[in-house]
This record gives sequence, structure tokens and C-alpha cells, in this order.
Amino acid sequence: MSSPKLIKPTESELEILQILWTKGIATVREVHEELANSNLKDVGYTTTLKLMQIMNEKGIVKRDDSMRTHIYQAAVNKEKTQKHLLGKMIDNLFGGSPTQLVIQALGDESHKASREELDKIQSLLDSLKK
Amino acid sequence: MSSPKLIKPTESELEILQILWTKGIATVREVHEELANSNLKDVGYTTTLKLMQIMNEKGIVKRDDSMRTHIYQAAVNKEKTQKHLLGKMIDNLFGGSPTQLVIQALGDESHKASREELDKIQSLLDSLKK
DNA sequence: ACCGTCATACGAAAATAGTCGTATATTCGG
DNA sequence: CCGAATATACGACTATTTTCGTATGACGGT
Repeated sequence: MSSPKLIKPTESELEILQILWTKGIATVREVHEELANSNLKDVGYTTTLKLMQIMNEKGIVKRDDSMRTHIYQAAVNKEKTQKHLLGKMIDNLFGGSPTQLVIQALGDESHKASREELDKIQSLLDSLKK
Repeated sequence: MSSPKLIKPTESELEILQILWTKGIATVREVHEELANSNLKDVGYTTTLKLMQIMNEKGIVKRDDSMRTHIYQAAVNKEKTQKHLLGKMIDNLFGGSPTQLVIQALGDESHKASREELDKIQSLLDSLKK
């Protein structure tokens, strides 16, 4: 096995992971600001800090603590994590059928796919068919 | 608002909901057996019972308790719930892009879509394209 | 009528997640 | 050198989820 880790980030952890995936590396302060600005999270600084410390213990993130201000980065692969959680959702919500999930996702009115995206899906579909 | 309920079933609750969505109605015993047989859940009977009682309090399921053995059924719509949680996942994990989610889902090795399912997706895709 | 089986109710422990207060150390401007 | 600002560490409190033990009542066979 290449990846012995069975990661299951919590919702808060996912919010942090997203930021790290986007920024590559970040300090606690940066992540905290990002959470505060961009969206739906209004917690104290030490809360974010604690979360990231725990994520570090779990191995979800890595950090460079050679300096006073520690530098964090994601330690789990974005695509792998997406796949893993998606697989769980397929099992938990769609009876193991990815097709049902795909149909619901494509039919989601509030997340419409563009023509371009549809084409992208089409070519993936083509390659799966052969 | 048609649906004032913001339902957010836990993972265990989703497992139970799935069974109820499939069977239509079921007793605690039936749900419990199903959980034990079909898959990844090995808990005591009273655990399942308690879960379903809580779900009843939350309004996630309804029950007919006019008889000694109560009969349960889902009180939340399957498609609505799927859509709701899927939308959350699209936002939380895929940056709001359902396309990325679809691609990951179709590429999931452990949940391969059959030829028949691929055709189903194809026709949905066709109708979206026009 | 009695007993073993099966049902629900209920309380509460155990596990997990999220929150923050406070202590302490480092840095920097003056 | 001193104090304000900023960093991490750490313990603890709260809430939620999951789990089960035990009590109690109903049913069915003998």
C-alpha cells in the first residue's frame, strides 16, 4: 500500500485544507484571515491554531516549525481526498452507484455546468466507454 | 419556503435513511439486520433503536407506533437530501464546480460505472447539451 | 399462569468535534 | 531596556454523535 493513511477530515478541517490546497503554504494567521474573510467562519484565532495543531498531529498537514511563525502545508493529496470522500458519499447516499450521484450533480440547478464543462465530461465519458 | 427543515443527517443516520428509502417502511429489527448483513456496521440492537428514536425526534423519520412493533419510514425526501448534501460537497470540496466532482466520481476505481450506467449518463448529457 | 423472547424507553458512558482562556515566549519599535 | 503585539502550547469546557446497559412491558407457547 502506498498510502496507509485513512484520512477523514472533519468539516472544519476541510475548510482549512481547501485554503492550504489553494495557497500551497500558509501560516495560521493567513488561514485564519482567509476563513474570516472569505466566508462562513467566525472563530477565535486560537481555535484555528488548535485545529491546525491537531491536524498536524493527525498527519493531515505538515509544518515547518524551524521559525517562530510556523509554516503549514497540506500533507494529504487533494484528488485522493476528494475521491475518498466522494466514495463515502456514494456509499452513504447513493447506494454505491456513482451514476446516481453524477445525475444529481449534473442536474443541480444552483451549480450549472457550462457548455465547456459538459464537453469535458463528454470526452471523459468517451474514454471510459472504450 | 416549502421546506423549513435544514436537515443534516449524520453518517449513521444516512445509513439508516438509505435502508428506509429502499424498503419504504421497516421495523427497527429489519433495519438492524440490514445494517449487520449488508455491510460495515456491527452494533447492538439498542444502538440502532436509539438512533432511530432520535431520528424520529428530529423529524428525519416518521413512525407508526400504534402497534407494539413500531413501523418506521423516512420523513425526508431522498432526492432533496442527496441534492442538499451534494451541493455542500461541491462547495466544500470542489470549489463550486460540479464538473470536477463528476470527473472524480466517474474516475473512481472502486465504484466503476457499468456500460449501461455510462449510457444513462450519456443521454442525460445529451439532453443538457441541447 | 409462567417463562423465555422480543419490543420500546431511558439514562448515561465513551468517542469525537469544536471552542476558547490563559500562560509563556519572541519580536520589534521606541 | 520596556511594553505592546503576536506566536505557540496546553488544558479544559461544551456540544454532538455513537454506543450500550438495564428496566419494563407485551406476546406466545406450554
